[in-house]
Amino acid sequence: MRQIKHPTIEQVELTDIMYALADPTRLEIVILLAQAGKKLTCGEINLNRPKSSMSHHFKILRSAGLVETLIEGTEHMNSLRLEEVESKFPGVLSAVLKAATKD
Amino acid sequence: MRQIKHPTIEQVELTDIMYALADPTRLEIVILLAQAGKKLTCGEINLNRPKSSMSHHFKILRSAGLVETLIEGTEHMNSLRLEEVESKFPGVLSAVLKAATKD
DNA sequence: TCTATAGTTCTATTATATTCGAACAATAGT
DNA sequence: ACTATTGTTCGAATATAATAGAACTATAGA
Repeated sequence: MRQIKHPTIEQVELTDIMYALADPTRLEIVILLAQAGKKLTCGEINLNRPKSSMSHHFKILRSAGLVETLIEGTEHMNSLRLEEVESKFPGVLSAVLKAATKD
Repeated sequence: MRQIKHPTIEQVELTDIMYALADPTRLEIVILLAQAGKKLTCGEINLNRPKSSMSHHFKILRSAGLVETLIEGTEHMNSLRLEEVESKFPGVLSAVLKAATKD
């Protein structure tokens, strides 16, 4: 069961995170993962876009260090790397999540 | 003395701010303004780039609601809209600034 | 082995951003 | 009025990103 490679938290740059969160679709994915508080498959995050588009956004979220994807069978289980990101960039992701969900 | 138009803080979107801060040059400008703690002219923010490039980045920072530019004579005095941005998106900009300057 | 499912990768298209020289605009000083 | 200074705007080249259909991969189950 080959797994996807992720960057270590040390390798993650702040501007990567900013860039990843600057796209409304990706911010929405991050919000849904945060609100779910558990692993979600790509299919459970339905934003009415083709699979290839969603896959593209997940790839960017992964390379930014925001999302971890574990392969379980045919499904890809996604979760937010909240604690890790918070420990490297304290307050950044949590403040963005609060700001994005406060309405 | 005609002044530049800025968005009100209500008009500013979170993704605009994320987008503006995702560019290393613009993040650097924001950091310099924060560290200066006072108004700086474009010329004082020397990142070794042509005027037209810097002007472009300032325009994006302004439209994102991050920077206010007041024209005084031939100079354009720039300042961070830190308090306003903090009040609309608490913790976001301050956390980014801390994360970006902590090394 | 055949089929269905879940996502990725490939490829091309289109859209958006960055960069920067050159021309321009506004002001200040002489 | 002329000149220098400061920064913007224009325009064009280049680079990067978003979108999505089609082909592909990997696993699970019958």
